[in-house]
Amino acid sequence: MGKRPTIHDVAAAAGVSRGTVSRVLNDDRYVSPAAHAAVRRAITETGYIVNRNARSLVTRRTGSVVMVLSEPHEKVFEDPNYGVLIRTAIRRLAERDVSLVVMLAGDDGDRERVLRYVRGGHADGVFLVSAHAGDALADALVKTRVPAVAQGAVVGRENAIPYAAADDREGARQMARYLVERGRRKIATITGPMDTPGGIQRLEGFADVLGRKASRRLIEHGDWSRLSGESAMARLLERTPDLDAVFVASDLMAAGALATLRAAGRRVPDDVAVGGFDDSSIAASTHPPLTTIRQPLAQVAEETVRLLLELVDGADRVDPVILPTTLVVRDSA
Amino acid sequence: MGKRPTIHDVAAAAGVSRGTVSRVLNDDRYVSPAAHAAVRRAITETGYIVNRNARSLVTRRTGSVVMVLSEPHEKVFEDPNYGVLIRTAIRRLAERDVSLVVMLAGDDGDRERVLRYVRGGHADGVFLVSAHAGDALADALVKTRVPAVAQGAVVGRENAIPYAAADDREGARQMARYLVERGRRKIATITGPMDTPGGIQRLEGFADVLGRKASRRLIEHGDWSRLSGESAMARLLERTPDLDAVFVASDLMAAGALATLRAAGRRVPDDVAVGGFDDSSIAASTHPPLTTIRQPLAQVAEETVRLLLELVDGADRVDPVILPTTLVVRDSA
DNA sequence: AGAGCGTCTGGGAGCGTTCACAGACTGAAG
DNA sequence: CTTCAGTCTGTGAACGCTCCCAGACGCTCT
Repeated sequence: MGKRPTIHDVAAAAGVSRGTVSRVLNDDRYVSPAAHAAVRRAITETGYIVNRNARSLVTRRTGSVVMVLSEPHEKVFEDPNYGVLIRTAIRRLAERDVSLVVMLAGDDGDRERVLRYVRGGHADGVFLVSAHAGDALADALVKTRVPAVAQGAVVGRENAIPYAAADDREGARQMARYLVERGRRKIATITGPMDTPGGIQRLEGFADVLGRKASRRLIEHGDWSRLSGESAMARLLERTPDLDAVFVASDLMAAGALATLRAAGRRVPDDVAVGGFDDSSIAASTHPPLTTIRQPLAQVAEETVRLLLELVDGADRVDPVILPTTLVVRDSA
Repeated sequence: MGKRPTIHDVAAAAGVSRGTVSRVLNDDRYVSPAAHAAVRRAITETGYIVNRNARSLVTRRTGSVVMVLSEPHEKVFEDPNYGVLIRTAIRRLAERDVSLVVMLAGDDGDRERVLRYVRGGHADGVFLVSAHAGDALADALVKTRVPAVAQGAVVGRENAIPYAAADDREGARQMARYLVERGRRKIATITGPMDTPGGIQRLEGFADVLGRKASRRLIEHGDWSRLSGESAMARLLERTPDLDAVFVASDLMAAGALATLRAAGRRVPDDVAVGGFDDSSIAASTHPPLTTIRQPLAQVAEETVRLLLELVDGADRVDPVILPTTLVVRDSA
C-alpha cells in the first residue's frame, strides 16, 4: 500500500497549486469554476483525505469536542439519561463533522487528565455533564478559556458556563400539583443531590406547591442512583409511615423507591402514589409504569451542542436555554 | 494570556536543545541525569504540554482510538451494556493516556464518516461494538489495515477481527440445564438477532441441552430491544400457550417478556419461569428479579482494549479471548 | 599515545497543512 | 490608452514536533 495522497498530489493531479486545493477544501472565495471542478475530480480520483493534524497545527482548531462526565465511575451510565445525551450529541456534532471524545472525571487523576487534554488544545470545546457545585474542574476549565457548556446549570457558575436544561422547577410543580389534585394529603419527596440544579430546583418546585406542608420530615435526599432511591424511600417510610404519595426527582430513583414500597407491602398507587421525573426509558417499564415528568432530554442535548458550536464559532456569549416539561400520566399515580 | 509554551521554550529554560527535550518527553535512552532533571523542571516551570498534532504529524500516531457503535440510532445505548462497555474502555485507555472517540454507525452516512475518519489516520485503532454479520463497514475497516478489534465476534470475520467475548454457548447451556433441572418441561427461547454471535450461540447452547425438544415453535427471535422481547413473548404465548419456561437471550428483552407475561396474567415463576442473559443492571430491578447468566462484560471490555493496544503496539496478531459465564439465581426461575 | 566504543548533545530536515502576500489577468471607468 | 478594482493563482513561511546524522566527550584496551 502506497503512501496516502497529500495536498501536493491532488494539486499535481488537478494541475493547480497547493493554495488552490486548500481554497477548495475550505471553500474560500476566489476559485474559478474550472479550477474548482478540476480539484474536486482530483480529490476523488486520488482518494485524498485531509490530514487533520497538519491542519490543526496551523489553524489551532481540532474538529473535536470533549464530553466530560463528572460522576463516580460506578455511577456513570447507570442512568439511561447518559445514553440519550451522548447519542444525541454525537449525531448533532457529526453533522458538522466534529467528533466527540468522551472522558470520565470521577477521580482526581481523571480530572487532571481532562485538564491536560483541554489545556493541550486537543478539543475545540467542552461539554460538561452532571458537574456538581464547587467542581474544581469546572473552574479550571473556565480558566483555560476554551469554550465550555454544560447540560444543566453548574450550580454557582450559572453565568460562567452557558447551559441548556429542562425547566426543573416548573416540572416539579406540575407533579406536585397533580398529586395534590388527586387528593393526596401527605406527600413526601426524594430529591437529587443538593449540589445539582436538578436536586435543588425540583425540590423548590415541590415546595412552591406544597408550601408549609413540605416539612423536613417529608424530604429525603438521594444521589440519582437507584440504590439511593431505595434507601431514601425506606427512611421516609420509617419516619412517616402514613405518607400517601412521594415525588421522586428521577425515574431511576423512583424505580428504587418502587422496590422498597413493594417490599414494605405498600400498594402503588392505591396506598402510595409515586411520581417520577425524566420520563427516561425505565419509566414505562417499571411495575406499575411510572407517572412522571417528561423532560425533553434529546432536545436539551441538541441545544447544548448548538450553544457549544456557537461559542466555538466565535460567539462571545450565548444565553442559557430552558425547555418546558410535560406531565406523563401512567399507573403509579 | 500569552502563547502556550513550545518545546523551544522548554529547551531554552532548561539550557538544552530541542532534541534533548524531545528525548526526555519520549523517554529515549542517552539523556544524562542532569539534563533530564533540568528538562523536567523546565517543563513544570513553563507549564509545557506537548502538542499532539505536531507530534502526530511526524509519528503517524494519534493517541486515540475510536469506538464504533453499529446499531440503529434509536437502539444504541438502550441496553445498559453499552454503558459498561464504554465506561470500562475509557478507563483502561486512559491509563495509557489514549483517548476515546465515540462514533455511531447507524446509517450509511455514519458509516462513510467513520471510514473517512479512520482512513484519514485519525485513530490508532478501532473498537467495534455490536457489528452484525455482513457488515460492510467492518470489511472496509479491515482493508484500511488500521488495528481493529471487536466486542464479541463479528460473524463471518472471526479470523480477520480479533475479539473478546463471554462464552455465550456455554452460558446458554447453563441456563437451559437449570430450567430443565427445575422440572420445566416446555421451554421456549427468545434469541437475539441471528447475525450476531450472541444471537447464534445462545440459541446453539440452548439447543445443545434441549436437543429435539427445542422445536421451531418454541423459538422466537428478537433484536435485543425491550420491545422486541415483549412482542416475541406474545408470539410465543399465542403459539404455545402451555409453555412453562422461557430463556431470553438478554435481560433487556427479558424485561419486555416479563411485561407481556404479566399482561397475559401468567405468574412468574409459578406459571412460567424466565431466564435472562447478561446480568446487566436491569436484572436485579425487574419484578420479579431475573434469574440470569452473568457475563463479565467489564472484563470483556478490558480484554478487548488490551487486544487492541497490543495490535497498536505492533503485535501482528492476537488471539481471541473467551470468558466464562455464571448462573445467577434470583426469583424469576 | 592512539584506537575504538558507548554515551550524550545539537541542529537540520521534514511531516501536511493554512495563511499572507505578491502578482497576473480581466473588464469597466476615466 | 491608462487606471483601478475585483478576481484568481502560485509560493514561501510558518505551525511544533520527531528523526537522524554528525560530532564531542570520556573510558578502556592495546
